[in-house]
Amino acid sequence: MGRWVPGARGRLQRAAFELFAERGFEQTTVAEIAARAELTERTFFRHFTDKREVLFAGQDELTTRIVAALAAAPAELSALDAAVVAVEASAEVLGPRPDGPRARQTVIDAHPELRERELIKMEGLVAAIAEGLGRRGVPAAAASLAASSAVAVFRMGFERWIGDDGGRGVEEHIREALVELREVAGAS
Amino acid sequence: MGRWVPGARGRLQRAAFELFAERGFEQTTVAEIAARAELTERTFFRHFTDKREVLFAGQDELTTRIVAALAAAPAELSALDAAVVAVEASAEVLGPRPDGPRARQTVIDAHPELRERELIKMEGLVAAIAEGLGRRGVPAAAASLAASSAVAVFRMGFERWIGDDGGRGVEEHIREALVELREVAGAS
DNA sequence: TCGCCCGATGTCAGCGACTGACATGAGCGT
DNA sequence: ACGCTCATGTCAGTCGCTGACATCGGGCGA
Repeated sequence: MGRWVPGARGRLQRAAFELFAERGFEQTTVAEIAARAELTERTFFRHFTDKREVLFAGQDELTTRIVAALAAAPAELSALDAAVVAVEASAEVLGPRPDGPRARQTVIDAHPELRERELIKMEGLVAAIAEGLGRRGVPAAAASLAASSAVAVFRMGFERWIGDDGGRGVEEHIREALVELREVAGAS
Repeated sequence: MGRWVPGARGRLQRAAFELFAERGFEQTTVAEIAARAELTERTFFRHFTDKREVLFAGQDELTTRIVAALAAAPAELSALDAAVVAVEASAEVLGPRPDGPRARQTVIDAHPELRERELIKMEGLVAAIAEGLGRRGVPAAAASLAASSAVAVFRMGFERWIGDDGGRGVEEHIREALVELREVAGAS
């Protein structure tokens, strides 16, 4: 399957990541990324629809994993519990150390255009979870709200995780956030 | 204050809206919008940072209104209740009839780039509400989660409102969504 | 009343993201 | 050995967006 030098996509990702870290997202040109990867600008756009998309290549894997975990979750769990358990499975994709994710997030947070892309990916995740809950028999509205809540909880947990040097896992942070959500949404 | 023909900004908005409806967002060029408004492309970009931004001009007013309503909400309300009451104030900006908002939403939903912009506006709203809750003495984490939940509820209410011919107000739909959220997030 | 200044608009040139069309060349099967 | 396929290269062009400078009409002080 590989002609020429294989791994073009990976080289582009690595080159992009390096350059974004070195001189920032806007100051990096797609042509420069391609050059460092010893490829052409045109080839970059054959692998990534967007200049931004190169930073979100792993997102699909995250979603896939979470949806799989949701399908595997015990049937007795409530919609929200199942969704949060699923979201905890992100730990397998994110790994034990927050260093990589933190560096990536630093780049993203510095650029509104990248935050936009991140948000739409998150909404894709919400939709996927809601769909998965639907397959568990949860009504659409409840599924949607549970998915939104689970992702909000995930985001808070993730944020604390990358800001945490204590070496605790994402899952712990996520579970903590869930407790807080329940307090907030508890009886009026 | 007005030299030349006044109301440039408004003319640009109207022209953009018309053209987007006529031939779609991508098929419309900024130069064309400016031409229909009898202005220059350059002038368009002096009024709107973005080609997309022209569709979101009203968003700031919405956020302002909601934040004001939050500040005015009774102090006894829980964080979530206060946030949802605030979000119900969107009715004043949205108006009684969903026709306009529906048309606008149709354009947005058809274009991923516009959905991205919408999402980041929504996150701006979440942040503003969380900040407002902070001023009410709500701890940061709870404020953030309550704001996320309130906006999720708002979105669901809004969605049902524009899909509803029964003439019920946004507020009703929002309140219904809140009830569902409480059921979902209730005891595990 | 005259003339100066300001602020909104116009003009121009240019960069960089992205796309379509076509060319090329290395491996693979036959 | 031949030709097909498919990743990549090449080229030209469109459009979003920006900086620098010009213009011009109205308000305002002298």
